[in-house]
Formats: sequence, C-alpha cells, structure tokens
Amino acid sequence: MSALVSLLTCCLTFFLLNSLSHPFLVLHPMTKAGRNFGSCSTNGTCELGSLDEAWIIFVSMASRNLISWNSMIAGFQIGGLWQKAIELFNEMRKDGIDFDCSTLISTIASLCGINDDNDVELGLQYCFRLHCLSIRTGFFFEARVSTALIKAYSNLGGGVLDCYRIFLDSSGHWDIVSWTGIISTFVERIPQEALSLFCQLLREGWAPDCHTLSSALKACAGLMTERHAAAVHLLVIRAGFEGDTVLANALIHSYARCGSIALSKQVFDEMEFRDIVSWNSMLKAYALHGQASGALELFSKMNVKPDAATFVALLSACSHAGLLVEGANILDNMSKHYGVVPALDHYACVVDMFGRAGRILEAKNLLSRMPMEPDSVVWSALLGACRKHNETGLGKLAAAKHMELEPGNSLGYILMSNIYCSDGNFNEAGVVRKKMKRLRVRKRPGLSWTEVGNQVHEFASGGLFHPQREAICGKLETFIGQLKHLGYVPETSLALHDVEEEQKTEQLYHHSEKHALAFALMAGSSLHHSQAVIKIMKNIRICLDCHNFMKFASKLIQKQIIVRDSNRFHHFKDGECSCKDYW
DNA sequence: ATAGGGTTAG
Repeated sequence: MSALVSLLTCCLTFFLLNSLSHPFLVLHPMTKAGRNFGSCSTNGTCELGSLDEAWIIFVSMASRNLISWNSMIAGFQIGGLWQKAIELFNEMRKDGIDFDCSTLISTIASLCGINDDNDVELGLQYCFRLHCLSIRTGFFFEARVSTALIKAYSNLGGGVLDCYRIFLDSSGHWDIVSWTGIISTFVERIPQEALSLFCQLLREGWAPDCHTLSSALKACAGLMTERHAAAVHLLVIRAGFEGDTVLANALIHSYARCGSIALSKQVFDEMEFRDIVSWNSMLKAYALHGQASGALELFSKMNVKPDAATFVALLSACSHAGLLVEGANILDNMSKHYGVVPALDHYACVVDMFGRAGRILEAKNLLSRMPMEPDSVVWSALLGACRKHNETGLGKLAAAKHMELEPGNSLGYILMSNIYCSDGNFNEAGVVRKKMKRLRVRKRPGLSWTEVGNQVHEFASGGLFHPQREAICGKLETFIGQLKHLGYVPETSLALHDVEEEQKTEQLYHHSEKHALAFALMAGSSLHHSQAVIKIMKNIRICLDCHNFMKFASKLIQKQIIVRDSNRFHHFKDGECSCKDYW
C-alpha cells in the first residue's frame, strides 16, 4: 500500500515539475538536490494544466503521505494560488495529519502570492497564525521557517520591526539566507539599517553570497553612497561572483543611483552575458541622468528583445531631455515594431514629456486618446505640467481627478491649493487645506541626506531633529547673504501658504536640501572632511527655488554639487545645472 | 520525492 502512495506521489511531483517547466518559469539546474523545483519569475504564472493534473492525482489517491500533501501545497505556492495552499493546509490539519516544517514553509511562502490590496489584511492574519503555530510546534527555530515568515510579513507590508523581531527571536539558528531575508526587508524602507546589518554580518564572519551582495548593493543604491557600492563591488570580485548577471545588474543600478554613471557603463561593458534587465538598467541610468542621446544610442545596439520596462526607460529619457519628436515616435511605434503595447506608465511618461515642455494641449489630447482610463500617475503628470506652466483651469481638473483616485495622497490637494495660491485665491486654497486636514492626509515630509566624514546625515524640512540645528541655520543665513550678492533671488511664488512674503522666504530657507548643503559646507571647512563633490539626495522633487539656490551655490563654492531627487539627477556646476533647467 | 533569501520602481 505505501508503495502505491509513493508511486502516486512521484506522479504528482512529476506533474508539478512539468507545470514548472513552463517558459515563464526559470529552472536552476545548478541548485542542490532537493531544490530542483525552480522558481517563478516575477511575471510568471504557472501553466495550470499540469497543476490540475497533479491535483487530479492528489484527490484520487486513496491514502496520502506527508510528501503528497507537501508537494501539493508547494505546487499551489509556486503557482501563486495562495488561497488553495491555505485551504489545503487547513484541510490537512482537520484530517489530523502531522505537518512538518516543509509544510509550514510552503504554506507561509504561499502568502507572498498575495497581490491584491483587499487580501492583505487576511494575509496578515494567516501570517500571524502560522507564526504562532510555528512557535508552538518548535518549527520556528528552523531557519527556513523564520526566513519564510520574515519574507511573508514583509511582502504584506508588515512593519520592519516585526520582521526584525522574528529575526532576533530566531537568533542562534541564523544562516546566510536568513541574513539576506532580513536585509532585503530593510532595503526597501530603511536602507541604512540594511547596510548596517550587512556590515554586522561581515563582522560576525559570515560569507555573503550573490543574493546577500545584491541586496547590499540595493541598499547602497538607496543611500547614494558610491563608497559603499564600490566596497561591495570589491567583495563581489573577491568572492568570484563577477560573472553573475544579476549582481552586475545590481551594480549598474547602484552606481547609477550613486551618481556615477561612468562606473555603471564600465560594469555594463565588461559583462559577458547581458539580459534584458542589464540593458534596461543601463537605459534607466541614462534616463536618470537626463542623457537621452546615450539612451537612444544604447537602444540601437540592443540585442535582446525590448520589453515594457525598456520603453519606460526610453520615454522617460526623452521626457527628461525634452526630445518630443523622438518620444512621440517611440510611443507610436513600440507596439508596431516591437510588439509592446503601451501601458499606463508609458502614457504617463509621454504626458509628462509634453507637459514639461509646455505643450499642455498635446498632453491633454494624449490623455483623452488613451485606450484605457488614466490612472493617478498619468493625472499627476498632467498636474505637474499645469503647475509649471500656470494652467490653472486644467490643473484644477487634474488635481480633482487625482484627489478622487488617490484620496490618501497629498499631491492633488497640495497642487490644487498651490494653484489657488498663485491665483491669489487664498480662501479656496484654505478650503483645500482644511479638507486635507479633515481627511487626515499628510504631506510626505521632505527629507535630504548627505554624507560627511563617513556618516550619512539626515535633514528634515525646517531643520527639525538635527542636533546641530542652530549652527546650520547660522551658516545658512550667511551663505544666503553671499548668494544674494551673486544674484540669487528667493522664488516665493510657489510657496505653499497664504502668508506674508517674509514668512514665505523663511519657509523656503528651511527646505531640507538647503540644510544639507549648509551642513556639508560647515564640515567641509575642516580639512579632513573636505570633498571634491557634494552629493545630496532627496526623497521628493527639488523645488524651483532650491534648484536655483544650488546653481548659485555651485558657482560660489566652485565645487560640483550633485542632487538626486525622487525623479532624476541634477549635476550643478559653475552656476548651471545638467538638466538645463528642464525638469 | 516536498521546503526559506537576490537585479529594472515615479
């Protein structure tokens, strides 16, 4: 009898394996025995035919062993059918079958398949229950179980601290995979912590592998610290992972985000096998730095079939550089020549492109010509354009649409209020502000970072929180005085409130990037902290005044200032910006 | 036989 169960289980596994050899699924022939199942690619969906066949065998089995159950759950997990996986796990427990840690791992991992916001709450509940169950049964202390839990919580938007708690609770059972799991949880939200965990891992004598290293590189990309990226690059070389395509892709991305596009190109050129991500990463690097010609030239050399991301990169490059004709052509031809149908993000790029250039009408026409309903990103592109070119009528419509589609996002409210302000209609502006307050919509606080003396310093708007606030404000004041002699005039027309002129100026002076620059200058006056280039990164877009400020500053201090805002890079040098004031 | 971590994101 048990021989029959084994045989059927083998069949089931066979079908599952079959379901995994779908082209969307990547098999890893080099992985160790027992992990020959492969994994889903990001857009991968399983060929359900074979999964169905596995299911038929599963239900027809008169008796099942633990492996049959586990395989079936794992099949659902890899196929992204998380409800089915949970259901089967529950059924298994109802039948009184003892599960093992593989069962738990697959069930927990299935929760990573949740991609509908409406299911998140439920997913978190399942996650918590499985977490408790793991602790009760002792399986929690299997590194694979706790790592799966970390990933599942993290994917469901759970708190980083909750994830970290799991990591700490399972201490003593860590391996390099659990380290990578917790690092990648931090990377998205608190890159500095991710990097510090990576350092801790090194100090404790663990050997990072390709997975760990690429997470670490992503953290460097987030932090904009080239020094760190270069250090991790050295580790990559020392560990002999130079041939790893994913790692090289991470390096390209990371160097580009750190402002060193030349290093990105070097990594790209030295690669032996470039995949679609390599090309796209390099194209995105050019787009990020406003080098549209570089992007177009690289695209012409591309020997891999372009995908949707390729065209987002190209279109955003055109948008950043104001190449209207090229951009419009690309949008028109991408479907015809390359079989990639324009999606929302492509339209958003082109609406943004026209809008930036002041061709509001074309932006608006494109928006109404789109074959699908514009989403909030498209509307926000139009909104930005309306603000830049004082198109108040259309701006109000765009802001209203944005508020409707994303009532929790401050953007629509703020721009709407700005439009009223620039019209001098302060009453209406106040109404919008109040509505925002009533709905408890918070503006995303502006933050800037800069690295001084091997430390990354964070600045909030208004200089709040920084221990040297007083000194920074003092420095800023004298510095602004000097800039005014060079011709700097504060740009107050876009300030947010209906307050007196003087107060507006006051608020402008406290934008976080100005504080960051003042701090870098203070530190730079002591010789051992003097830097050739000052790099500042910012979480939201740089405003017109700060942009102007940085131009004058670069002239005054005779140093290059590089600002990375949420959108792109600005290289300020001798009073000018690489974006040619077009952004 | 089944089982955890990585690269493009405005």
